[in-house]
Amino acid sequence: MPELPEVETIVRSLQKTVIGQRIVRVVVEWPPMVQRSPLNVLTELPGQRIQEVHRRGKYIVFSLSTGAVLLIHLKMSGRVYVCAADAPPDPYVRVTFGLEDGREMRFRDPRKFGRVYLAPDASRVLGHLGPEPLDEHFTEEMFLVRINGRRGMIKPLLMDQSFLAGVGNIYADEALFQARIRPRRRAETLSEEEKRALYRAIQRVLIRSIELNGATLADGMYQGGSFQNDFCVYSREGQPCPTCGSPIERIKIGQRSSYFCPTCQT
DNA sequence: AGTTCCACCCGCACGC
DNA sequence: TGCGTGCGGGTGGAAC
Repeated sequence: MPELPEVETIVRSLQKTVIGQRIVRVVVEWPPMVQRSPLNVLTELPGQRIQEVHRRGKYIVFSLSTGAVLLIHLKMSGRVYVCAADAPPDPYVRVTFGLEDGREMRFRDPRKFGRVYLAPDASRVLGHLGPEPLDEHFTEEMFLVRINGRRGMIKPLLMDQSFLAGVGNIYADEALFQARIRPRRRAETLSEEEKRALYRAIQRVLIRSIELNGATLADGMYQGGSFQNDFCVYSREGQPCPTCGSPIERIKIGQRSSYFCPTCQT
């Protein structure tokens, strides 16, 4: 379920429930999910205390008492929740973190695409990520510098995590709609005005979604958000554009669906 | 030489 | 039953 707003929502929840807790037990049901790290999740994680939880791109980052970090990427279908240890068993839980107060933090992931890392420092895993789109230091001018000189289709560029961290399929489509740019447009053909509009659209869309706790999608992996009600184009093939009424079109870019208004977006 | 592009892959659920 | 689809992203190789 994760793009930036959904991960942000989960992180805010975890900040209220697991900070200060010591991890006393780790059970891995799906070993391939635990990526080879310099530190061993099973032997080196128990006993460590969770000091901070934050988000970087689409990763959840737990800062631990030894200075090491526990990193979780939810990929397509992952979810992290905290419950009592005697809560009903969940067949899709792949990794269980037992907490000292008796609760459990569970990593649930039907599709098994998610990943867990334990590393001495976050940069080993996060080093390739581009800037945070909502970081106050990431200004419009910095975005212009970053996009100038790039070529190729704009949508894959927005979803490139080394270009910008946290934007995925939904928010790329919604931001391009707001900026009135077609997803197949090439970055080198964008005017400066379009680039500036795109920067502002990305921020507007992400901020609005975070306000609404992200988006709940039809497949139901993630619940609680309501940004899906604000979708202008995503998942709206054939439905009228909220601006002009034209039917929204769907095309494939890089094996993924892209939605846009053929009238509003050029 | 470094980018960019593109098909394919990874488990699984769901809808038609 | 079978096929298409999917809130991610890495890979390897071809094309620029």
